[in-house]
Amino acid sequence: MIKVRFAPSPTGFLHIGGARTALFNWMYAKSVQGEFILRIEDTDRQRSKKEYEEEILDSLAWLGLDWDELYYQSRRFDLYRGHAQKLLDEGKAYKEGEAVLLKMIPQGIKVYDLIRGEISFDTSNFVVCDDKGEPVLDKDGKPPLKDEVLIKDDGSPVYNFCCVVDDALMGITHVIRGEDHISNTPRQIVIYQALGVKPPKFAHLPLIMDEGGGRLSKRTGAAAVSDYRKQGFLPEALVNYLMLLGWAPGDNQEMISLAAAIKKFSIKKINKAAAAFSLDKLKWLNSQYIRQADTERLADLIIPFLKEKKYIQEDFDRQKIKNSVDLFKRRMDTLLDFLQRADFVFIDDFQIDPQALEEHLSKNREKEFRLLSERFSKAEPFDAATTEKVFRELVTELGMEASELVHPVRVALTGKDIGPGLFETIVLLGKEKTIERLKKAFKAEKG
RNA sequence: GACCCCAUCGUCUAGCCUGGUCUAGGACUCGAGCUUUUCAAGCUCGCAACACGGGUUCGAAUCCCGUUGGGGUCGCCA
Repeated sequence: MIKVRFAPSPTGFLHIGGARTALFNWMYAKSVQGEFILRIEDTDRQRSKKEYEEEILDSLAWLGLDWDELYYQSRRFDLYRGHAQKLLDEGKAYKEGEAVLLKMIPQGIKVYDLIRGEISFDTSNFVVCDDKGEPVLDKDGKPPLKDEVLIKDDGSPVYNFCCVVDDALMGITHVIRGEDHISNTPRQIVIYQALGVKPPKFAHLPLIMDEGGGRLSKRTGAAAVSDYRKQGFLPEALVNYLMLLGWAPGDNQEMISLAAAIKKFSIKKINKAAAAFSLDKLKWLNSQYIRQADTERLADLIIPFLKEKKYIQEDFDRQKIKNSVDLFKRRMDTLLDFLQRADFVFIDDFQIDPQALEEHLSKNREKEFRLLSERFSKAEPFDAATTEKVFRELVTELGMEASELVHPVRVALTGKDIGPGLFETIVLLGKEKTIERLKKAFKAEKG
């Protein structure tokens, strides 16, 4: 049975890079009917926070990455200490104060990485260094090898030790993690040797860089999964985007579901080079998923945003929201876009774009607007076909081009010169609101 | 600095393992056009890459070496 794990440390939110690591682990597990284990690495009691832990679990669940088992390292300290004691008893480790250290001996270590192939190290290079990274020389003028700390002075176990003990005890067969862990690998292998356990297979994923090619950080944009959620991204879009960073389903396919992806997934096909995160492409994928999403679901996702913005209260009209969503579905990159573009559906005191005002409402349209209001008030039924017919008849009577009136009316009704078809918009607003806004517009013009 | 990893359009990538079918394919972005009441969508077209230098070979994006560039690690953090 193949067993993999994702082992986040709850010292921060689930990062986009962490999410991708979790995703690849999950996809690999599913692709071979293996198990995906979640292990919270909270050995640093100072920095680990319950809120981060909850956020990580939450984000993973939101992305659809479910786990088979959940462990907390903070509850396994006795286990780690027990294994340290065993190494002590066997004479493989030694004590220094309360700390337990493993003696590092010079040796070449070869790791066969599933993504990169063979990587070799020489523990002779693992020497004691000062703050500047310069080797510290002993009396003979040689830098001594740095022994591996297993248990700290305060009795708490060190990451590399916990990691190895857990991976061994949990029967992890494949360690799939970020490239930043490559240099931990030989040290961990030394611990496996001491423990007398065969190391698992390793696969080191390339890192995700920011758009400029630098390190992905909060400064260069949202880096936490929960931020993307708040910004109106759909989980399937984020997951799809993340899997495309370093892997491709083949056949020039861009959009792919998790279910379809696990059928095509293979560790061997993962790229070696780091990938830069592109918000543009994520947005494009998101717009594609929004477009094909079920309107009911989109409405459910948008309602909290509308409430937060105070655009709707508890007694909202769900049908109206669904109608608006249908109209804007093809015009959104993120759910947040809806709030801006469809604001006029929910509020009367929407901002009028100054440029649109200047361009389309600077001429006096009082006569046209009044006539249109009168015709609209008699229009029955008040649907797109009828309102368009009424509108076009009036325009013809007045000897105008349709566009001469279309744009001013749109600006009067929505405050914008862009948006869905005018007649669909009019129907969405309803007869009463349409007429009210037309009247308000020419009154405003007078004043 | 030492050690390790990496290198195809601006970005994500296909191709590389198993050299020829690659005048290097797709996607995002950008530009043009069509369509159109605006925007978006859609459709069509376009710009744009094998980092460099040596080998190996009849032949290299594909294999080898070097250079350059980028990244990672160097904590009794994880």
